[in-house]
Amino acid sequence: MKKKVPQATVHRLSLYARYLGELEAQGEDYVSSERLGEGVGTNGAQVRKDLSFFDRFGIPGRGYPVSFLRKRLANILGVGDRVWRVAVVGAGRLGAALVGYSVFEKQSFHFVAILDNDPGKIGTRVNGLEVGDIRDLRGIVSSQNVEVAVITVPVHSAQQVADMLVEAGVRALLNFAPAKLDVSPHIVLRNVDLAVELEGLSFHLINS
Amino acid sequence: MKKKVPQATVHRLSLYARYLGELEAQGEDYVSSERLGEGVGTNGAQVRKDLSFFDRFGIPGRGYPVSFLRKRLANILGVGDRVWRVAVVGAGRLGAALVGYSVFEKQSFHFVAILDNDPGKIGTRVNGLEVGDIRDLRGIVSSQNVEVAVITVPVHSAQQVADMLVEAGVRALLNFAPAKLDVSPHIVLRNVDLAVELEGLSFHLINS
DNA sequence: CTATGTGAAGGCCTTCACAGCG
DNA sequence: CGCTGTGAAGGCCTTCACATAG
Repeated sequence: MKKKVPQATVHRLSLYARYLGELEAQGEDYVSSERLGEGVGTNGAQVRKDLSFFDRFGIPGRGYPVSFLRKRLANILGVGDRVWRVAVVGAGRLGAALVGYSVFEKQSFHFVAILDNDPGKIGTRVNGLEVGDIRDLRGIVSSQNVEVAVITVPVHSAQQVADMLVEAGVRALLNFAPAKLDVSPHIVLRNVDLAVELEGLSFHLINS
Repeated sequence: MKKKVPQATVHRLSLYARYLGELEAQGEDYVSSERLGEGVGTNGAQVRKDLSFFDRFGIPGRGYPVSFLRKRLANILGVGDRVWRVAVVGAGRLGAALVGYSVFEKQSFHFVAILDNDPGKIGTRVNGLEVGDIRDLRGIVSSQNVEVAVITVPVHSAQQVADMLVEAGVRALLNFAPAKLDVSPHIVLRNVDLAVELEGLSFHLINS
């Protein structure tokens, strides 16, 4: 319960929460920092340091109460009780895949809209959601209380879409377009860049 | 041209290469480290340090020759001349989306196979590729010279699929399943975990 | 006696600052 | 004189090691 939480710690928190869910399903009551670290690819010291940013969750000599810790981490991550309302912009293959991706709905992310600018797609259904017209973005964001948006449009329109979303009041963006988006610093922006990931693989294949 | 290249540097190298491509298309001949950094969201000092791991590419007083540097970075990343043959395992929505994702083919990643275990999918076509039977994985990997695989199967079969791929001779894995895969240390493994990304957004939304 | 919580140490990556090249 | 290349400094994150709690 101290200072600034490292980005890497936040990332691991998600992994801890997921692994704790598995342990919980297996009926485990307590888990040591060492085993929890093992389960997500790190070590006990790292686990203890990560958790120490928030609270004292453990019992010396025993370990961490699995179910309790999982719930606390879910709350810290903002996926405990509340649900985030998410819009997807770009109803191409990737956008459609994400809307149907069960991992998201199991967590507390609820897709409330999918938008596109292609008249051939508008009005069709994707996983039960009707594709809306991107020109209605502003109205949809406010009427549906969208707080998070996923951008899966082509790179040349990504910045424009980001601007529209921010203007409409969306506070967090998950961007799949291979573009550097410029947004106001109080907007939470995260990029998933598949080409960069593959090039990372490629680099390590060559240099080994 | 010194010591171990940081992971973060490899990541930025991809971004530099992409931005240089844009500059090249605009007909720019030279670019300063400062501008190149600006273009990918970092600064000139970082750019110079990153590049210094490999060679002296720049001309003091002038900057970096755009086209030359782009080509050299592409080669360093392993996407310059050669083509990587990629198989996708899991022909669900996400797998299908990735096979059709133009960003990959534009880079030097060529999808040569998509596999699934669902009889209802085997034999159908996804973006021109016929879905193969996962039981033929070993044969397909060797006959098609697959070096890189993308895993888009459900979490409960991800480890098994990874084992099969490694056993068959694949050297690099891009894993989209929310699972910690155990693979031999000489296999290049990279995880894209969409739930973790969303939880990262969620955390920062709550804590700000 | 076991396993947590945490200052301190260590290591890695980024930023600084400037010598030196063109 | 401008901008690169790079040692040195700084800052952030991980690992260590042990006092402490149960």
